[in-house]
Formats: sequence, structure tokens, C-alpha cells
Amino acid sequence: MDIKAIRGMNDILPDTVAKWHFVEDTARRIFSLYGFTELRPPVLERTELFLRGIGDETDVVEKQMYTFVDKSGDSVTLRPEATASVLRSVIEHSLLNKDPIQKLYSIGPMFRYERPQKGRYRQFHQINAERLGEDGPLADAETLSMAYDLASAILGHDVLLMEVNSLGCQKCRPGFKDALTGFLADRQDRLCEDCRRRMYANPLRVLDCKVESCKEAVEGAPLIEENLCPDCRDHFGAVLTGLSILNVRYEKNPRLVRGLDYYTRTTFEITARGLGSQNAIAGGGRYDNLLSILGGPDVGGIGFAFGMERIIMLMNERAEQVSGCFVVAQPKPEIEQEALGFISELRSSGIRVEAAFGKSFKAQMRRADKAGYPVCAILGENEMASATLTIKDMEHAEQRTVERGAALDDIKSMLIRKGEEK
RNA sequence: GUGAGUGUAGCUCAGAUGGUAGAGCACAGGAUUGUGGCUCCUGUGGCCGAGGGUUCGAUCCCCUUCACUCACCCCA
Repeated sequence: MDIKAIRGMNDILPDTVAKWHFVEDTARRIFSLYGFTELRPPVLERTELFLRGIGDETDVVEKQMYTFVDKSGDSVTLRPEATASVLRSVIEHSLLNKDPIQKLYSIGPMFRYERPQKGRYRQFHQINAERLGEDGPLADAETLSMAYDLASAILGHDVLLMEVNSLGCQKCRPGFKDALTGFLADRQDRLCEDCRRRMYANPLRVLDCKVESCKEAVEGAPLIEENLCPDCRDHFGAVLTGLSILNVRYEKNPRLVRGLDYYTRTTFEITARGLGSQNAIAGGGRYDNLLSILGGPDVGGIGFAFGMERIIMLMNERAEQVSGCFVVAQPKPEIEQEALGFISELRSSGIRVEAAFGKSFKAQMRRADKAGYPVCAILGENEMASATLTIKDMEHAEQRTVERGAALDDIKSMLIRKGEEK
């Protein structure tokens, strides 16, 4: 086989798909508790959308997008994140005119052209939530709480850390940026090469640098929290109060920065232990200008993205519980045909049924065992002759032979009993 | 884009100073001609990542290349 999957694009094989289902089901359940509904945008959008939405100087846009020209000559891009697409859809369909508050989630693949490593792939999957039309800080608190509920429902609280920060708004951030740049300029000889470059493009990033000399140089740098305007300061304080009321365990991290340009005020990240260096399983924040940047109404929003691969790596194995009946038939044409009829009968009444035609008796039993079927129905020459079926309880290795007409009900009640035991 | 590591059976990995390979698991069959799991026996399965060079001979040495992994950058 010389054709392989494209680098960074992984097959999700049957033995892990139960985890994916669990994560998706949990998200749908929890999000609906918060009144969210699903919106499914396409994976391909006009490139322009992301240039405007994400910011054309961000790494994502500058070097990570799958962009190409389609047959009509338009530049199109596989979405690197969902927010821009969801907002485009909200604007295009005037959803905010129908209801000024929109609470939406979406689940699906994203694409970024990066070097793959643990927890980072070129096609990856996100669960995305957007809450539009509420400016109040408690909307932020609820949204963060929803993200935290999802993460802890899957992993428990122990491995999680929720970090929160405020990035200020259009009024107070520029002043802070200048102050920070000035501070950094005074000690740029102690900064690493990357940071000297970042200092002007995105000075907030320098605060987050892992290089030891940078960490030292940055000590005593102005903190955003001390430079927030009164409105932003009040907002941030109320968000934190809300989180406490909601019993969300969080830590303030004044160095927390986001890589996308559109964030304002509240930002947050949930990290988990055990993931290596890509340890953020969810991240997001408020974006009060993004709707209008994309040509929509001047309405604020807050949202987050949740990395499915990352959380799935941390989950324990989940075995699918098989409930159903495996039909074992002696490998002779007339017996197998009789079995096929019975199989169809079982299936019509909603029971999961499998058989393995043409395999030896022993091989059929082995398959039934390995697939985890709790019950087998056995049809051989004796049963054929006496119009009976042998029903075997696989867990207790007990079996009995019953009239053909009673077999269906017998299997049904046995499965119900076993279902209740678990 | 940068750096490091690794490529041998479906999976996890051994292997020899150069003489074309082995284990465990998995799979198939048998011991038990109509009964799974446990045990025992047997078997299938490998262009030793690809191309080139050195050599009588390369899976092993040299060069190139590709892939994967981890890390940096950045992010979910």
C-alpha cells in the first residue's frame, strides 16, 4: 500500500470512536443545559473571511492556512477555526434580527498547516461555542463555566486548570501596549531573538515567553490588570465574582495571551496535565468588535474552542457495551438459511444481531465471545430436527433449549435482565 | 520554517564486528468431528522505509531521500 493519509491528517479508527461519541454526546447534553443550539457552517470559506476575522498578522493567517484557488478563480480556505464562519452565518442569515441573543455551538474539523506533534494535527476537531448579544459579565462567567463543565465531565476536576485574564478593550489596551513596549525596549538586550521581534508586533506575547532570560527581564513589567480602564476593570471583577458563584475553580493569569487578534476583555484557557507541551484543551474569550469587523451589527460576543483530540488523549479507554444476540449456525446451507430467517426476526424487534456465515462452529463461538455478545442463539441439526433453538448465556456459560416460537421472547427477556444488571 | 530522535511481521519490540531475520501479542487451524474465555501444540505472515554507493556478498557501513515522533514557533 503506497497511498497513505496526508501528513497530520489522522484516521479515527473503530477502536477509539467510542471516545469521540462520548465527548460529542457530553457536549450536546451540557450545552443544551445552557440553552445552546447547533449551527453547522461549511468547512470551506472565502479566504477574505479569515483575513478580516482572525487578523492578517496572526500566525494562523500568515502561515497556517490551507488556501487555494478554486476553479472559478476565487481564493478559498479550509477553516482554521470556527468562530469566523459561525459569525458569517449569523450575519448572512440575520439571525440576530430574529433573536437578539444567539447561543450556538458547532462541532467539526479544522485545518491548519503546521508541523504535527503531540496534540497538534493538520486536521483536528473542535467543539465550538459562541454566545452573542449579551455584554454583561455574567454571560462571560456562564460561558467559562460551560467550558469548564464540559472538560470536567470528561476528565474530572483534578487534572484541569482554568486560567483567566482580561485583555482590556479598544480604549485601554493601546495605552497598555505602549507602556509595555516602552518597558521592553529599555531591556531589549536581555530578550531572546524572537521576543525582540515580538516586542513591536505583539508585546503581550513576550510576557508569555518560556526563555529563562526573558522571564527575568520581564519581571516587574506593567500588568494589564493595573492598566484596565474603569469599565473593563468592573467587568473583569464581575466575571470573577460570577465564576465564584458558579463554583468554577480558576486562577488569574495576568500573562495569559491569545493568538487571535479579535479578543477583548475576558480571555481564558483550560489546560490539563499529561498532554506534553500542547496542554491547552480549551481556550477562548470575549470579542466585542468582531461582528462589526465582519460587517454585522455592533454586537458583542464571547466564545471558546475545545480541542477534541487533546481531551480524547487523556480519556480512559471506553469499551462499547454490546447488547444483543450472536446467532451460531452449523455451516450447512439449509441450516444457515433457517438461521437467516431467525436473525431477521430478532432484528425486526430491535435486537442487535450478528452471525458469521461459512465459519466453523468453533470460530463462530469465538467471534461471539470476542465481540462481547452476552447471548448466543445456537441452531444445529438437533434444533433443526426438533424445531427448537438453544439459547446460551455467555457470561454464565449456561444454556437451554426452547421451542422455536418461544425463542424470541426468551432472548428479549434475557437481554433486558442483563441490561438491568449493569 | 528550525532542531533532535526513530524507521525490522497487523501491533510492541529484539537482533549480528557485513553471510538475506526472531520473540510476545494478534490472526488461522488443531487438542475437544455441535460450544467461547484458560492451557498446550501447529501454522500464515517480512522487497529489515525507499534509492544509490562500497563489497564476492548490505537489513547492518557510507551518501541521498521519504515517512513518523517529540520539541521550538504558534495554537485547541
